[in-house]
Amino acid sequence: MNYWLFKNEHEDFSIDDLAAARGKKTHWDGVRNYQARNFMRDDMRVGDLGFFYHSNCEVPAVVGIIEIVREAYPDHTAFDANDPHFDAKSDPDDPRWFMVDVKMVRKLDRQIPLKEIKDHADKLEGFHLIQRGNRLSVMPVKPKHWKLILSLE
DNA sequence: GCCAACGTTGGC
DNA sequence: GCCAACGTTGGC
Repeated sequence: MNYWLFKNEHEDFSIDDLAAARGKKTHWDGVRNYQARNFMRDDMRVGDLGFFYHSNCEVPAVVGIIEIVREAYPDHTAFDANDPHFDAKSDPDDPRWFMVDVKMVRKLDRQIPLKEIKDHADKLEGFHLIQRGNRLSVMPVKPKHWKLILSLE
């Protein structure tokens, strides 16, 4: 089983929005970065777990745990000219962008701020989130890194 | 295929 | 709101 981290802007779709969603599920649409897409399309399996992370907000933090419940399928928002993530170059017959479905496992008892995670940088070598200039919105998390971060809860 | 210009991300 | 870092675009 693999572990992941999913970033989202708090204002756009927060952990509470997921908690309020029907079935506490959502499709993770709008990823328009090839590296992130490849992780979703090629490596995510049903049952994998992911951190839900709030970015670009007052306290960037890991706030919850989610589970992959459907493996990659075409991101239909790329075909919708009215969608902010519309991409004219994604052909429905040969889709460029993919998404997965995730469901809430649980909200963390306490959010784990990026700042605290960075305090353990010496034990988080290779963790994309704390690398300089990192902009990946979907990234893998090593099991030992997953464990360490959860131990901070 | 290079690379400057541009738009976006995201921490601070 | 600033700005460094990055990915993408497009002219050549």
